[in-house]
Amino acid sequence: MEKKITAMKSQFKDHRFTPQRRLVLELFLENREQHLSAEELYQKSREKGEEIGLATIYRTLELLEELGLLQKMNFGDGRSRYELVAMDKPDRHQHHHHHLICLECGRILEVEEDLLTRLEKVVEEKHGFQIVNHYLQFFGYCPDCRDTGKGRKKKRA
Amino acid sequence: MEKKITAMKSQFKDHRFTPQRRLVLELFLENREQHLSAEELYQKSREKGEEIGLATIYRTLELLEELGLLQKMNFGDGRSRYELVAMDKPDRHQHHHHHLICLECGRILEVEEDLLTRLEKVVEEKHGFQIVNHYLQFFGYCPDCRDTGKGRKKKRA
DNA sequence: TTTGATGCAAATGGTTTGCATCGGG
DNA sequence: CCCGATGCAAACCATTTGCATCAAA
Repeated sequence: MEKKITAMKSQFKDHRFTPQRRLVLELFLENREQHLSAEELYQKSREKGEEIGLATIYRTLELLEELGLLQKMNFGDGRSRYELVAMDKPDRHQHHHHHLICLECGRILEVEEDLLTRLEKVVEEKHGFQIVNHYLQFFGYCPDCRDTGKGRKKKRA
Repeated sequence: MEKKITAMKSQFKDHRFTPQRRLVLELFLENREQHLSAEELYQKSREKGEEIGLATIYRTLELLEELGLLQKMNFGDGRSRYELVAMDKPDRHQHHHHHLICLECGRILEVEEDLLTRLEKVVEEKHGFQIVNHYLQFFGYCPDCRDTGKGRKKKRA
């Protein structure tokens, strides 16, 4: 992990690499699979016994997104969530992974497929729109829920 | 328009078809191309000289979404926006149209392409996830902006 | 007439900001 | 040392909610 932190630190250019900013990065590295919200980062940091103010977390998230280290997401639960932008996978475009959002249990799965490059090409040619990034969510029922209580309102973990 | 209103009214089942609810529907029909927010609906209604409270607008939007007449969207500008779900185009799945969001001028264009059915199939087979709907946004530069001030911060109309 | 719908104002909750203080480079 | 970063509390702002009143069916 230390290695990744160092790699990310190098992105900081003229911004200071403070313990708080480092802490936020660590939390993301330790919770790769999750999509953390500001509040959750705040909780997790105090669980770790670390000091950081909520306002600082918000400011840090904004910065990290600006630096391209984080991507902001919205899953419709009233708060912004973030995830680490994969720095590994050198070449491969990094914006290509999508979310499967279960309407029953609220779980969020990830897909790596990328049949979207083709669609992007069509859109670029047909509409003259230069695509920089995309954001794709699928709503439906995950393997665990598709058989049981199909339908009904979600619970939102 | 009267015809469409009537068609929509029939969706109301045991919910009352009040003048306020009718008003909101009218506003959407009169602004097909836009993605209206609660506040914008409020503005437009007073411009029309109609009476409706903001709280009522929020409650109406919630209901209309529940009835499947509206779809809630999030374009990252801090407020929810809605658009009419196409009731025409009988058969054709209705969730298949996507947004091109210009990072320069904030304009939102729509695409009708639907090469996503194929991707959906892959996802369903590979992940056992039953897809009900999807939501796709492309970020980039629209024809007007792609040549001029490429890059820089957005202005958000 | 009945019960759901409305409107107002107050409450909520995520996010932002002003400002004095702190500390990374 | 200096200026950007932090923390706290207050401010913001979209959305929600309690409650008395109103009106659609």
